[in-house]
Parts: sequence; structure tokens; C-alpha cells
Amino acid sequence: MLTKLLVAKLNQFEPLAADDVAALEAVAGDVKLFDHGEDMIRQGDDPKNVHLVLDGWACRYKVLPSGERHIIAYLIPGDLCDVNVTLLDAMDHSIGALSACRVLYLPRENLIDLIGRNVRLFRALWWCTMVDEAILREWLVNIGGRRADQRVAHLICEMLLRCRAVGLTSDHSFEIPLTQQELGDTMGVSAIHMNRSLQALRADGLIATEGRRYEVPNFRKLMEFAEFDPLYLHQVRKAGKDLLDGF
Amino acid sequence: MLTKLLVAKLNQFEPLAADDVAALEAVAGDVKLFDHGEDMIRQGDDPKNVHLVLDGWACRYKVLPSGERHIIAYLIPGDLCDVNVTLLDAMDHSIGALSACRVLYLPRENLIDLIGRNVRLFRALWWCTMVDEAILREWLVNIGGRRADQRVAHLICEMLLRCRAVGLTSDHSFEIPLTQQELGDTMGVSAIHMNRSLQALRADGLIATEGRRYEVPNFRKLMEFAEFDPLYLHQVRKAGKDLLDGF
DNA sequence: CGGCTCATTGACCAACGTCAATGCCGGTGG
DNA sequence: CCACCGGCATTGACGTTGGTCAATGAGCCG
Repeated sequence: MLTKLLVAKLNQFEPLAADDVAALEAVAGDVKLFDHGEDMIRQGDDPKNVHLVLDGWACRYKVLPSGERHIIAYLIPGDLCDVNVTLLDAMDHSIGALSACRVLYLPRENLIDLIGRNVRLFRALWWCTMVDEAILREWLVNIGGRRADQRVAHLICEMLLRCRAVGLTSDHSFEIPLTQQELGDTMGVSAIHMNRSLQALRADGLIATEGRRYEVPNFRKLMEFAEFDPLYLHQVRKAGKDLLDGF
Repeated sequence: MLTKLLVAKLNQFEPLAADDVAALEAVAGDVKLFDHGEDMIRQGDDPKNVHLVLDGWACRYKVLPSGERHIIAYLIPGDLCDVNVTLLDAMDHSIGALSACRVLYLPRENLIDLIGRNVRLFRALWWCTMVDEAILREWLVNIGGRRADQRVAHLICEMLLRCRAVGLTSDHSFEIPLTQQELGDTMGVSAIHMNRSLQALRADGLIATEGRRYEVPNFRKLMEFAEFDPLYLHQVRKAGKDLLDGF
């Protein structure tokens, strides 16, 4: 059941029948492994496959002429990498593994074909790409409008909720398998400034770290500091339950 | 022929038959006018219509708790505003007019229905949302990774090509109907710093302005300064012609 | 042990924000 | 016709945020 996390995510939006799930599974191709730093697909390539992250973190990124790298999105287990790119002629960015990664290949043509035949899956996958885009919009605002320390705080809030949605948190802590350099590449600041920003958050008691494990003792306080509003994640509230239950 | 510009854009990617165009036209609802500053739809609203810009500029934006506004995208004639949002429960951002605007309404349900029935239109519109998202990714990199003067230069390069694609340029100049405050809200800098950045570009002979008309005497030089690579716009080259012909 | 990667620190500099004042221009009312 | 006003562009002075460089430390691994 390789697509378990994905199906759980899609179900949030559009309840899928067993048939739908089977049809999706039928599209699945190989599973591949990537090491930290390896590229899954490069800028300029023709996107022939859609990738589904099973384990580990990956990212979309671009490299500027100056050589500095810019991370545009994080992809965690259950995330599809390229649905929102499949129809383009050439990749305008690369996708690389941020940690050891297990990835399922979904051949593009099969998937497009499936979407044409199955309305529920079409809507569910389309919804997925809309959420990805909503996240992108929020990142733009985050980077354009806040100080570095607020930016990281905002990122941590987002990743905590996203990781929690796929069962990757325990209690009030979770793993961010990234170096400060990589965090800096994401938030548009130098690694050194990222270091200082994280220290500021620790000093204010907003986070605590142990290696790459991040603990958030008081999520509401962190949200307030970061001006974080989870609306843009479009995560669905279970009936009678608040999105922030448990914090 | 209200959808003329849109159809021309879609045709770039997926040649549409007369039927397809007629089907699209059949979805069209009212035309509405908006003044500068008016909102077409607000954060939190349920997106019931898709908007097609016929005249003038609009934008997606979010407002931070501090009161500062962040512009996330520009929407110019021929652009669809909300295809990439229709399936979401609530708007996570607002859309407002940046100048006097004429807008065509396309009722959401009719459009979704049409997409389900017509594969060519489905692919064409989906491609549109992918291009929008590609632009968003580039904006993120632009804001996160470059100095303010390069950022504006990059923005001018992009808007010049996008405006040219819909016939809104003349010679080497075009209209950007925005105040420096609005440009600043877009690039994540203060209006004052935007002013200084524009002055720097003028001093270097990279642009010349006359009111809100921007002239680009040497596009290649501006591109180089901005590290602008038009790949991400996914504009299609006509056979035998370069995208940059005329510059 | 030596070499590597990553986190951390301090000193200094560049980019950008804020505040306050000025000028320009079109529109409006007298 | 002219005085006045409001929106926008521009300028200068000064403070803050974040970048750069260089050095140090801490943990991991062959």
C-alpha cells in the first residue's frame, strides 16, 4: 500500500472509493532510493514521471547564476512532486533529496490518462496542486514581508502541521532533517544569519532543539510570533475537532 | 469575442477547435467593471466564479497583521484569476484591481463541468495554472535571492514579455499602471527603497520612465542585470523565431 | 589521530527601513 | 484665473537587519 499517505491526504478533500485507490495504485511504477544531495530531476529535463515521496524529505530548488541555491518547496512523505509541472515542456527547476529518500515513480502518461477517466481522482489531485500553490503564495509573503526570525518560526509552524498530518510528529516535537545552510537557502538568508535567528527563537523559549529535532513547547506562542495563520494549508478539520487540538 | 486573448494564450499550448472556443464562450457570464483599489474577491470568501481580466491590471494580495500589503501576482488582460483556487474551501488571499479593470465572470460550476467534458480545454486550462505556478516560483526566488534593484529589473523583464504577448507593448516601451508603493508591496521593499532602486536603474540607462510608461532601451542588458531567464514563463517560440526577436 | 561537516562567535560593512521634509502635478472650489 | 488640497515622487539623515570574512569548537568517521 505504497500510496497510503497520499490516499489519506486526498481523502481529506474527496472521499475515494476502493476502485479509485486501486486505479491509482495501478499507475504506480518503480520505487527508487535517493541519497541526501542527489537530484531526482533537473532543470531543463522533460518531466516524464510524477514522483511520490514515501520516506524522507525532498525539495524543489533553483540555482542562481551566482551559484546560490534557492529552495522553493519542501516535499515530505505523501507529497506528489510534479503533478503541477507535468504539462510543461521543460522543468524550470530541479528536485533534489534533502535526506535519504524513498520515492515512487508514476509515469506521466498513465497518470494523465487516469485523471481523464476518473473524475474523483482528477478533482482530488487537482485540489492537491491548489494546496501546493497556496503554500507557495504564503512562502512568498513570508519571505517578502517578515524578519528572518519570524520567517523561520513561520516555517516551523507550517512543517509541524504538515508533518503532524502524516504522523511524523511525536508529542510537541518533530524532525527537520536540514542543515542551517539549507534552512537559509529556503528563507533567503545566509547560513550565519539563520543560525542567529534560531538562537533568538531558542532564547525566547519558542523552540528547543536537540540535533535536528525541534521541540515547540507552546505552539500558540510560536504562531503568534510568526503571524502564522493555518488557513492557507487548507487542512481539513475533523467534525467537532479544532485543527489545533493538542496544542 | 470576449475571450480572444485567453484563447490566443491557450492556443499556444493546445490548439483549440472552433467547438472548443464556442464551448468556452458559452460559459461566460457577466462583464463587470472595477475601479482602482476595488476588490474582486476577498480572503475568506468562497470562490464561486472564475474571473477573466479583459482590460487593466489586477493582483492577488494578502494583508499581514501589521497592515502591510503583499502582492503575490499580477493579472493582466487574458489572465484567468482563480482557476487555481476553485476547488478550495475559502480564498486564502484577495484579488483587487490595480487600475480600472474590465472583468468577465465565469461561473465556477459551469467551468468545472466544461473541463470534465472537454479534454482539450481541460489540458489547456491546466497548463495555464502550471504557468501561473511557475511564475510564482520564480517570484519567490527573485524576492528571496536578489537585491531590490535586480528584483525590479527582473519584474520589468517579466511584465514586458507578458504584456508583449498580449499586444500591450509598443516598440520598446509599455505601461505599468502602478505606484511605487504598489511596486514596493510586490517586491517586499518599502516605497522609498523602490524609488531609489528605480533611480538606480535609470541612472544606469537600463530603463527610462515617463509617468508610468517604462521604456527598455536594451532588453538584453536589462535581462543580464536582472539575471532574467525567460524559460519559466513557458512562452512558446513560434517556429523559426526566437522569443527575444525584436530586442 | 586527522579530516570532514556543521554549528557558533565576533567584527565590520552593505542593504534596506523609518521619519520627516520638499516638490510636483492634476483636480476642485471659489 | 487662482488658491488650495491630496496623492505621489523624491531627498537626506539615521537606525536596523542581514551579509561577509575569518576563526573556533563540536561531533562523526575512517
